[in-house]
Amino acid sequence: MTDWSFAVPIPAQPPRKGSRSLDTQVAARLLAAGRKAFSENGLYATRVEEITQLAGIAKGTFYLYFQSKEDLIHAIADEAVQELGLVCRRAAASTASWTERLAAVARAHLDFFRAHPDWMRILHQLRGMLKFQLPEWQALRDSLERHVGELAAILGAPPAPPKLEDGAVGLARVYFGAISGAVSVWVSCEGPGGEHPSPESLVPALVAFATAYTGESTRAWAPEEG
Amino acid sequence: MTDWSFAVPIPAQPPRKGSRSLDTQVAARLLAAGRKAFSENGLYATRVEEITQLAGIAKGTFYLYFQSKEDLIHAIADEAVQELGLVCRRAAASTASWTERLAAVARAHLDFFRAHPDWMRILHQLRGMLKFQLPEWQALRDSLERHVGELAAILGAPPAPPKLEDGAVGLARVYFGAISGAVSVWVSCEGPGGEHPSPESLVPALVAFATAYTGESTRAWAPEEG
Amino acid sequence: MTDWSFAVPIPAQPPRKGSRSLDTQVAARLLAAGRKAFSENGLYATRVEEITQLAGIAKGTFYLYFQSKEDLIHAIADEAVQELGLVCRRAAASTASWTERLAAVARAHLDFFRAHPDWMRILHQLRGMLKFQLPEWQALRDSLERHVGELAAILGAPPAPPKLEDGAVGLARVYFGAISGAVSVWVSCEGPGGEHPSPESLVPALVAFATAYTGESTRAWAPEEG
Amino acid sequence: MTDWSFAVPIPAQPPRKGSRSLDTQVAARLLAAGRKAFSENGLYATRVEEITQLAGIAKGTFYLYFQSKEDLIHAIADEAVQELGLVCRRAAASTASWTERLAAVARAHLDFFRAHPDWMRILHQLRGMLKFQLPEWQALRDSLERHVGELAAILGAPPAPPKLEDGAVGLARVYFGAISGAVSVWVSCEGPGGEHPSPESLVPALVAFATAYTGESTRAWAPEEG
DNA sequence: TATGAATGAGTGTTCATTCAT
DNA sequence: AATGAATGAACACTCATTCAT
Repeated sequence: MTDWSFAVPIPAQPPRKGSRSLDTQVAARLLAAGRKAFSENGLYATRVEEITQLAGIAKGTFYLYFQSKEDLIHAIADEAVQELGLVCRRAAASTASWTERLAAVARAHLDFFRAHPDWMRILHQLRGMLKFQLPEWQALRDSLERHVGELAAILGAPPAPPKLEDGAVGLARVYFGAISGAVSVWVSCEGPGGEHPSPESLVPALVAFATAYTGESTRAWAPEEG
Repeated sequence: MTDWSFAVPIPAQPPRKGSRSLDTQVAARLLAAGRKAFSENGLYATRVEEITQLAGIAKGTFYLYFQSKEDLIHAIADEAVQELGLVCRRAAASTASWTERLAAVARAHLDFFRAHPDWMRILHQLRGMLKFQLPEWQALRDSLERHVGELAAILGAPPAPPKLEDGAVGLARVYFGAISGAVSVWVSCEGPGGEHPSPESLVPALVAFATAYTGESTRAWAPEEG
Repeated sequence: MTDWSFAVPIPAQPPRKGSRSLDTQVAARLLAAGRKAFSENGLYATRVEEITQLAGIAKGTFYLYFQSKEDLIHAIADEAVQELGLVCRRAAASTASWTERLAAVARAHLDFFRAHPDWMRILHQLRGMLKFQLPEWQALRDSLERHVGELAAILGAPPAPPKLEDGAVGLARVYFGAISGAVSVWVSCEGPGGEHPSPESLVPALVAFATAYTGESTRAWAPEEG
Repeated sequence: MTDWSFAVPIPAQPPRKGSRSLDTQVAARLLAAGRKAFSENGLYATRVEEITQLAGIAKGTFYLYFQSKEDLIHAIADEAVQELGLVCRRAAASTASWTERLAAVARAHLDFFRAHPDWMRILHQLRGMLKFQLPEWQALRDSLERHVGELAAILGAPPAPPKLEDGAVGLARVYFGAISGAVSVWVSCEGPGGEHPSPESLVPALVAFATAYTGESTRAWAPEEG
């Protein structure tokens, strides 16, 4: 039983400029309302006023807690990534072998996305937009990068295969991408002809992906499964 | 050599209202300009006028060829998906085994994304936005669905493993998602610590993913590779 | 030594509604902060919160002492005009001839503006805005009018030239305008090609202006015309 | 009869960015509407929409002709200053002596302000705001400076008194300030007790001011002092 | 009295789309 | 068909003022 928490110190978020320790309740309501609105209508289509109405506060109050609409998006993404990192670390902590850990991480993601479809939708959207060098999105990119960093720390820690070496970040990126991508069908392709894939079938497949990617023969994992 | 085209009849695109079969050259220029602009600045940040300027035509002319900005996005996505389907069918046509075909499809995607980073960026963005039930995006969802349908036809055709049965669509979705996701790091995570993953390492990993997902032991594929 | 104070009874300011004779210290701090902020950033660009921060009090407290931002502006202008009237009366008191008095008044203005550039900037701004019939500025207009009234009393008192008669107010207006205008270059036209004009050169010129305006020694100029 | 026009080449105004030679009529309507609105309600209190309504066009059209509200203010000020410079040069052209020229310039200003009270009000307001270093007003400062430069060229040209030398700019500033200031009572101090001062009385006074300021005939005043 | 969180009307500007020419 | 000027709805954000504590 390993404790990974030391490995990935939760970065002390610099306190959001706008929020000088105002009513935490209101900030939370705003965060929740933003989650709901952004995940339902998209980042762009959601209006600040919708959010404040959902939160039951006045429009101007919004700016007491967040510097801008984008700042709220950032905060929500941070929150999501923070929580996602937490469950990953927790899940990874109780694993004995590397493949077990790969599986734990994949399952943690799957469970997280299933439990928090709103966060998932927001994260997905963000991933789609991050490809643009628009400077205003840099902070968002950082959030996602931080998560990949956490993943790399988890996956690269012993007993990781020696050949992984410092390719851990590369693996983390590809793994996170594949998990997110595979899961994205849960939401974007509703409709007949395809039920949501179960974690039970997805986890082994993702583990197979990761082991194959790192060059570890899949046999290293398959036997343990049996 | 198998011809898959029958399997996925390219649906006769309902003639775009705006385009009364005008000068094809102009439409093509618009499509190209849109690809460039959308992929560089994002779907939302790109203004219709940027596109028309890039295309060297007047702003108003745009609406002679496309009903709306969204319509152009749709057309570009269609074009991309059409082309992507084509290369997949071609690649799959010359394969003998199923795993070979899985590899061919994965490689076709990878090559396509590498050759057309602009289309890739646009498709990624779309995937991120499709999760919203906003009715105006339904048409876009359809484009992507069509591609998944093609993939399902390709992957489900003999000699697919019998257990695949009509799970082909589910596999196609997850496979397409994983490929797209794994590849997304090419663009969103620039910087040190992770070079672009090579198709050489990604293709086997993706094949491993798909075989594991369908329950086929990866051994079924690994030996053939040797 | 003449006492002009009787001529211009300092009108008992109608007690500011907001100020229920609260802590005088706070009111003074607010007045000082307003002077500083308004003169540095302009009447419009200055925010109430800047002022309260400068004054070291809470935003809401402001409204315990002043009815509105405009009310503070009014109070500051009153203060300035009051003080300006005082120095003018003092300076004029010790003059023997009318031209001496003209000079004394001009010099008093010049000294005042030099000593209190913040008040000068505020007064200048106000003069620029008073030309609009917006009713909310009426009170401000009154402040300036009061000053002109004082000036008229000073300049019209013996030994003023007989021909001045009740044209004193007209002269006061024009004189005050010319002084203010001539002095305005001290602030608005920084830069090479013109150092600040010295009171030594300005005072005689202003006296010449006033005497010529009242018809005194217009001959000094008229002959040259011929 | 001297032609000053060569001395102050009208600076080719860099074409306003927003206006790519669009309908001149509309631009003129906007300029006129802005003049009216700004001069009636003040620069700040006037809303863009008021202006477009006055001009009879849609709000968005405004931005086809001007980059911003501030840009329109700038354009109006430029226009005014341009015209003011023109009348000054014309008036000065037909003068034989220096004092005659001083008188001509003063009278030109007075006539101009009387004929164009709207421009005057706007210019006055601007002068009141120029004292702030807010960078967004720099361009406005330049307009006014340009006018002072013209004035300096006119007043400094022969037969200016030799002692004037390069103090022409200093004189121009103070003279312009005094003229503007003296005239400002026309508008800010409406009401009983003071009719508008006539140019007939103001012009000689201003000339006396200028000659005294430059040291010419200060004797005319000094003796009286004794 | 003092506080500072809450309010919400108000505004400059953008931009997809239309339409007269 | 092509143009590009005109349109106006939409929206993020500000800030003077209020009010519960």
